[in-house]
Amino acid sequence: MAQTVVDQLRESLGNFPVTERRVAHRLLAEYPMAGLQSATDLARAVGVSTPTVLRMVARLGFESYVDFQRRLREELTAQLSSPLSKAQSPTAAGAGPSADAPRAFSAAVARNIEETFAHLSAHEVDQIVALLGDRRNRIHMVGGRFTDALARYLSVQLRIIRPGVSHLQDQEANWQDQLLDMDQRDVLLIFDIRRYQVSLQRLAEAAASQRVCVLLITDQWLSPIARVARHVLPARVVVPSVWDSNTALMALCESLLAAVTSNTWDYANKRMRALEKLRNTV
Amino acid sequence: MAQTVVDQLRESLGNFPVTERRVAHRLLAEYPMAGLQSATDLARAVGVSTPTVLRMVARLGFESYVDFQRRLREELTAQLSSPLSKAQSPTAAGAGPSADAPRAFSAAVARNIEETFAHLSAHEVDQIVALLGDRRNRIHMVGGRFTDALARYLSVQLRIIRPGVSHLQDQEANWQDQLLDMDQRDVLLIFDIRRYQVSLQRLAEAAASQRVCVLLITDQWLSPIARVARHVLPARVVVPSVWDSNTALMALCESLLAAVTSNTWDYANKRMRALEKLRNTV
DNA sequence: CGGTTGATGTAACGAAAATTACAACACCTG
DNA sequence: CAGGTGTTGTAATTTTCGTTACATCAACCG
Repeated sequence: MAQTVVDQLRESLGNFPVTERRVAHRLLAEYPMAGLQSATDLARAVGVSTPTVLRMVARLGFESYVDFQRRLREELTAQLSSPLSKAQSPTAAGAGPSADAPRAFSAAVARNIEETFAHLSAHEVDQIVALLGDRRNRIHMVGGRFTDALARYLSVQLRIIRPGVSHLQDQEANWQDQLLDMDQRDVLLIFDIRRYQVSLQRLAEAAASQRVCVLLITDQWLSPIARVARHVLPARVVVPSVWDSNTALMALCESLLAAVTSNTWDYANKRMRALEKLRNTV
Repeated sequence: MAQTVVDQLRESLGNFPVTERRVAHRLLAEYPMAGLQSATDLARAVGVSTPTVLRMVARLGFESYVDFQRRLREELTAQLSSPLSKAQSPTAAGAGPSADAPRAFSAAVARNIEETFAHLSAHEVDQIVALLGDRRNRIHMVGGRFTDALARYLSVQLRIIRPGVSHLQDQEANWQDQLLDMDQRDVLLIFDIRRYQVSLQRLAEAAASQRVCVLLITDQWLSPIARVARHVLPARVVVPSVWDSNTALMALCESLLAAVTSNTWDYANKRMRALEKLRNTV
């Protein structure tokens, strides 16, 4: 009984069918507002049918959707002791902007990271780690205008501990060629944050229709690619700047890498040593 | 838009008839959850008729009750950026390392970021921001095996708000060619963390001897490049993993970018708009 | 004291939402 | 490849809710 709705969601996420899981993701990413809309609105927002939302709620153990909403409200009342006081944004046009700005920035980033990890579904993480660690799979990575650097970053490191890792090169035209050879043994990890790129979406859809396993790392509002992705990890990106921050995405990448590494340590270790030797001789 | 629903309620409270005022009071007392129930439930809770609730909402200036609820939810999302403050549940100790590892990782990363910024020298930051923002300088970036992704990341974004930004391409052999044309009007931003790469060091030394302004972003133990660099920013990189974490470096980059952007906003803004237009026409 | 204004509740209406039943589909298993 | 299981959307049904029209009542004013 002590369990909160968020906990229930995270726990049961693994037992959910795909579309219901999408609903759960939205719920977690936009908690709790997403759950306070009508089930129909929520369904429309995620791109599934209303009954799917209802079934997910039922699977969580609620008698009805209204029951679920009531529970959500109860939790919130308990939680929001004094929401009025802090309502004003603390952007604080304080003393020296050059002195305070970095501090506010770092606080926001650190907070983003904590929230990102707090919202993570253990199931999704485990699945992704397993897929990335399985050497029978071929791994491909790609990102958007800014996030492609992350795809590059992760691919360079992952390549050290396992074979079969590629980073789709910049030229979007070339993606098609590489997509041609993919099938259900391929894993395509996509980074996409707002403003979402249509080219990435097209790629994801084409890949999904070829039974490629599409993984998505995105922002908390979920790229449309979430609809075709097998697993999704959302991260917080808002900071006091005109730009969004991709730092939480990077932390996520590193956490995935750490998990894959420790899960496959016997092999990874050998491989790293071999690589070391190679570097010294060449 | 600036006015929140609470403000409106408090202001108009005096002009309300008795029963409607009772509704308003309940709304304020149990804000905002009271307003997220159905109007009928709210009416019943206060002991008035449903239309009274509706009339009160109309008097506040809302088109309908659903409209009112929508607004309430919007405020909520804006306000509750961290609804999970208490969500740090016992986390079901059973799950083991797969559940706890990411949490420890995120804590370490967040801490790294905070410490990194806490130790920053405002002077160094200001100087670097000024150099990066000065359009008379040409900017070049490069990084090591892993950190080159960061060089790429920052250069892509900086290029949006100013001209003359280049990222030295992967082939180390080509670095020499690009170095050839550099002089005191060039700024070379280098990323280098342990294990420090000799090729980077050679590049830095060559550049410095040509009076190029070398900037360094490195780890807390300082790359040897620090000796020839004009300005240095160190970041924390240790996390519970066999890998080091470059997340704090990224946060640093984003903070620099934010500062440069806001310092040169007049120009940057124009340029971004122009770019936007260009993207739409092409 | 009659008439007017505004507040309030009752009841009826219509729209939207939740729920249920069913059929199509994909996926796995033998 | 057939049969079964489980998932999903469509469509029909029922319920709830928001909304509106109207009647009652109280207070105020000429």
